[in-house]
Amino acid sequence: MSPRTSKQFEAIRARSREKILNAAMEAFATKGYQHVSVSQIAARAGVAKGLLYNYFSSKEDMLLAIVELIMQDIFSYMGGILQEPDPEKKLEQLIRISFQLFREKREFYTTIMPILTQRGISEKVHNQLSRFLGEFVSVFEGIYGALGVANPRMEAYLLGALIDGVAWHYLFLFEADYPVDEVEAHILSHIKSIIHHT
Amino acid sequence: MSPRTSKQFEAIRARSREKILNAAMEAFATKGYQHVSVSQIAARAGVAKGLLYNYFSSKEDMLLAIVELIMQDIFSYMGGILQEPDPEKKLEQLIRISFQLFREKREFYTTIMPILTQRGISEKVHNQLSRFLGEFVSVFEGIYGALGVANPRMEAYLLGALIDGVAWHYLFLFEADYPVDEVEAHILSHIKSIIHHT
Amino acid sequence: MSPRTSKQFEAIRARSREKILNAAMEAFATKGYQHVSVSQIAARAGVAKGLLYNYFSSKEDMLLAIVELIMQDIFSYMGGILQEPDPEKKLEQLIRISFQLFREKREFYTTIMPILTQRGISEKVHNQLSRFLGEFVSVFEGIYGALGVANPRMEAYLLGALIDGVAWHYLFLFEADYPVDEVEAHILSHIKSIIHHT
Amino acid sequence: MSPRTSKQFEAIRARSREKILNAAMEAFATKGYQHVSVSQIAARAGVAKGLLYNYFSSKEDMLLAIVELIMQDIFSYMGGILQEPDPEKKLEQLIRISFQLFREKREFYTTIMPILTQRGISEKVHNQLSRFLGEFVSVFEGIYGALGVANPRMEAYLLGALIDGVAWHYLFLFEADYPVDEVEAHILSHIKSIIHHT
DNA sequence: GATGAATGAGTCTTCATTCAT
DNA sequence: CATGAATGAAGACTCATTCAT
Repeated sequence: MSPRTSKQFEAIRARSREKILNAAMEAFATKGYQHVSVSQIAARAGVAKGLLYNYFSSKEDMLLAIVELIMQDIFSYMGGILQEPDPEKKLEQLIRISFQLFREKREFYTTIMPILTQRGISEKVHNQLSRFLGEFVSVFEGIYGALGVANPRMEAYLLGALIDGVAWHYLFLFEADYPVDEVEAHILSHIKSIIHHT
Repeated sequence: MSPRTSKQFEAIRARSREKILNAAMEAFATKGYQHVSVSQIAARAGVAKGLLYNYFSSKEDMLLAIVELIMQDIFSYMGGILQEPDPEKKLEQLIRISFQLFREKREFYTTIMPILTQRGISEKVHNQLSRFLGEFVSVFEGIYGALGVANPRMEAYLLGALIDGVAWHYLFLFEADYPVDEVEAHILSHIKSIIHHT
Repeated sequence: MSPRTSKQFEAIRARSREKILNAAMEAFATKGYQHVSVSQIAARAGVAKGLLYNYFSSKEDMLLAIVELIMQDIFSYMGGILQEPDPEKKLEQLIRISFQLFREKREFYTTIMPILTQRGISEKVHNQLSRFLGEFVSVFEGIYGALGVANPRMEAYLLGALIDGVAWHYLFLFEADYPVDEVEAHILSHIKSIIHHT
Repeated sequence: MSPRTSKQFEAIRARSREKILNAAMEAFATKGYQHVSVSQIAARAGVAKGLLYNYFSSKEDMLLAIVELIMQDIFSYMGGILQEPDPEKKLEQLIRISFQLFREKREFYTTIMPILTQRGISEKVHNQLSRFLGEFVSVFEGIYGALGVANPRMEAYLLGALIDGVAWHYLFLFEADYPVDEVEAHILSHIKSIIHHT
């Protein structure tokens, strides 16, 4: 055979990396980072165990890559919304999309939250996620500011906590019993009252 | 000589059990259940590894004992408040005490929350904690009902999520940077507005 | 109280020793030496774990004591028979009593045989049992000699092996399904034919 | 370079598996299953402890594999004999080969018998061995039947017990002192007298 | 690029034995 | 004589990582 071009190599690399990452993501989301062994990931990806170390320097490194992937995914979800000029609509859409995320893409949260609550997995991953989620509060603050609400920073903290608290209750505490949809509606109506109360 | 009396033995047992439980509690709170080895607990408690199994049948059993201890502690914290006849005061006090809990007894939450977010630690512990935290929402609902708020169940869910969300942000996400005190004050004032809006 | 006389002390010692030994015997017979812990024996005997070491220097030492007890018990069983002057009757009675032993006192064999098959438990116990069981062959040899059988030593070996083989099949291999009684009858009739064939 | 072919891997696996199995077989035969630790097997095989679990799922699994190996080996030993049309010759050959087995392949019996006398090692292994040894009695019964002996089933039980009893005496009770060869000859002559007595 | 055999430190747990009282 | 708390070595098993091919 003719020697593969570097382009072909790159394509192979990209496909393998993706296969591995997908396998790891699924596994981490359903069983939790700790309870997934490197062997299981390899088996699920259909490659040899050793190959994983060709693409990632460690199990932790794989987690880091996944977190980055998730963050990008969320960004692309949010992408359009951040352009929205009307602050009230923007806020509403942000809340809706948050609920959509942990309703339809629960693996985002079920992967991320356990990691954030556990020291000792990876300081790197922890910091990255903290910064990332922290930005949401800033975005909320900006919106509240634009709306002329009294204490935008405080209000942003509250909304952020509320959304994450709902996620937590929904995904880990009450699970199937939790009335997510009603809760979402209720939050939206509350928000409106806060805004128009101004 | 004559053997120790059973009272003496009981005292010895109580002291050892406590030493071990304290060591475990500290370790679990700072490093997380999964990342603490039985050896580490023994070392921290200053006893031989084998002794732990004289008091607890397994590592999981130690966790269970700790969770029960925490829950009792919270109960005694809450004890007086639940008697409070005035619903508004009761609500305010409950919120204040919640904040006090995760401000002054962060080991409560730092031990509990990682466990709740991780399947596979102990179904038993998980269920016990879920039920326990679930009761808070019921208490809130009762209070809101007494206050004549429009949708007491929904309002209770929101308050519960808000408090847990704040705990989460404070203890795991923003940590030192988080303005807990201000957030607390803000929540209290919000609550008032909800009540008197009625 | 008046100080106990040495006689009283001795009585106490004897009772305690017996309690422990009985507990150990039962436990060893049903669960096997290896699978019985010293704690279990103490619990079953209703005494403190430490007390065992007041009477026996080790778990192995307890086993040795039990084996001696069993051997004495067998001797007293056999006692009368060895006086029997008629060799044919003596042989028959010995066989009958052997079957009675492993039918009605299976704990003898279920304790002893696993120990004999396992190197590493106790060379001491092993040797003692070997010598003890070896004597039976000698007794058989004496009887066959008195009966004028052709090769008494060989015949004795065969009979000994046959009896132990039946015990083994009955107690460990076929268990409930094994027709001990028929086998016993068959052996007795065989023996007669060997003798009268002479 | 290119990865090893699957054939190469298979060869490596076969060699390692064999190394481990041999080490385990030796160790089990001389010291007994219970008294051999996984570490010891690994050391004897000259591999890391963890590797054992690459080939066997547990210590018990290793035992099972060995027992199966032994049984197959015995089958191949027996193979030709079972074809033998003349029942008398067949019986004689079976007895001869039994003696050959526990004379030349004592590890067969020294591994198997302790396991059979001890509950609690592995119900699976126990049952398999019981069934296997039970079949010998059936074979003997068939032969005796063909020979027209009076009570073939009973006679088969006796012969089985005799052979196992001799094995037991030879391998565990009298050991070096035991005159196996003479005993074998004696049994063969006995058998003949039983047959021709018919 | 890809394979999977091999490593070994680490995990939880058990238990015979000691010893202060 | 009697107690049972305490010890610590040893047990089976797991798993992230390495490396020769």
